[in-house]
Amino acid sequence: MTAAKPLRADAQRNREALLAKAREVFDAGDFFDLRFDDFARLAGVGTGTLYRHFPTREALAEAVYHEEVATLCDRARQLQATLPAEEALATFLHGMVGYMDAHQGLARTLATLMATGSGALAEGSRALEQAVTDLVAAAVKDGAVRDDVGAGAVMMALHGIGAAHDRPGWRAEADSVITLVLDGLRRSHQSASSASGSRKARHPAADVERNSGRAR
Amino acid sequence: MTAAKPLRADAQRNREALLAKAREVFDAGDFFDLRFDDFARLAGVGTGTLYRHFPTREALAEAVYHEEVATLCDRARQLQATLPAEEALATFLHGMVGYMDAHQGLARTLATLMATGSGALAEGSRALEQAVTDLVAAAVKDGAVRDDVGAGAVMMALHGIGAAHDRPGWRAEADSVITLVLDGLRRSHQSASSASGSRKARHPAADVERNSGRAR
DNA sequence: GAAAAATATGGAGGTAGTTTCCGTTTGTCA
DNA sequence: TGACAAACGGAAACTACCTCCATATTTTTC
Repeated sequence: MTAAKPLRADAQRNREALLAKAREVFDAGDFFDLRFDDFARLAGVGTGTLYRHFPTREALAEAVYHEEVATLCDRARQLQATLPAEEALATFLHGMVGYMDAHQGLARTLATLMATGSGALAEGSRALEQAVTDLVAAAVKDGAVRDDVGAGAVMMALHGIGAAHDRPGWRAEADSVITLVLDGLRRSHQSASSASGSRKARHPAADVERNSGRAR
Repeated sequence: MTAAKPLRADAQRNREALLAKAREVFDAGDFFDLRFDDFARLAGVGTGTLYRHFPTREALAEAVYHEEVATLCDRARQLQATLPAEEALATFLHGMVGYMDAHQGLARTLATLMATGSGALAEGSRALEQAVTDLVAAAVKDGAVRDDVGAGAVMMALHGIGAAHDRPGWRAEADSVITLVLDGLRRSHQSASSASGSRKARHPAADVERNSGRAR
């Protein structure tokens, strides 16, 4: 699945140069403020070369994203092998917040890309989600965590945290979200979540009708 | 603050036409797939007219967004006046999910706009956040909800839900997130959240270092 | 109710970012 | 070392965005 074509020496070199510059800009958060052409200029290659290696902005982003995700997944596996399931999950999630905090530009860029719906990050995201799924599954198996809430919900929360990077008290709020998720996740009181059935929305008036009196 | 200038009759008409078409496209989720010029064409006005009324894409979006937010805020106030605080909060949050479910294109569009960092939706977002803040504050005052987690965390979770609109099991997962947040929010077991201090990240290795062995 | 003044219109054309295309250069293999 | 393939780079075509102003419409004035 990895690199099927030998790729010529200079091509390899140019590709690296492009990636290096991209990562730099990516991390600085300037990814979208820059003309796509200029990546070429900055990396010291021609426009054509840039386009041959990375047909679109997203393709370039994807390549950078890949490495980051790999790092995070490794960490997840490592935690899972080292700590009790529940603790591993907690540590990983808080670690994610720390990671985003340390790489805000990157978080910003990724959030934008996701929202743009490019779909280029799909593979990487899937890998990350798998890691979270494993962590949650282990915790469920331990009986430390409820079994009626999938990892998808956790992913959504993480997504929200990443997307809101520019809020004033970001770090504190982000940690709060994780706290809420973890506390909510801990199997303890089935009774408390009385009305909040998780499957069907059987809440009174769960639907808000759009009612502004506009001529159509 | 509202409309200081009388605005000529035909201008008013064109403005409405533009808004109507925009809302339509907005809701269908095609907002970004369309050349900005074409809004004019579609609404039956000239390019210049479009630009005079709405200098940017974001300005147009903002105008549409405004109404939607107003609807939601009204609903929040109404719930708060009708139900016990905790229930009002729960109902509102589940209602938000229902709303997004019923207006997916809109949710998608908004998520994209937020991520793009346009800032045009700032005012509307602030209004919505205020509504949530009020709901949470009331619940805290009732003693039904912990006081060490601000409304900002809830906003982040909502943000995540909106941003992830395109996931396969969206509705179920979205409801799960709300469930987690609500359960996590309910004041009950201070002991359970042992290691998850919400302010300072004093988690072991909360920072993940970027380590891939790449030449730089 | 007609002329003057103010306001708004629409689309042709300028501007800028993106992408393709192809003659030239560089690397690889025998 | 020669021949072939792979890759380069930047000029030029394309596309979307936005401005500008001669013309048209509405409102005000007398």
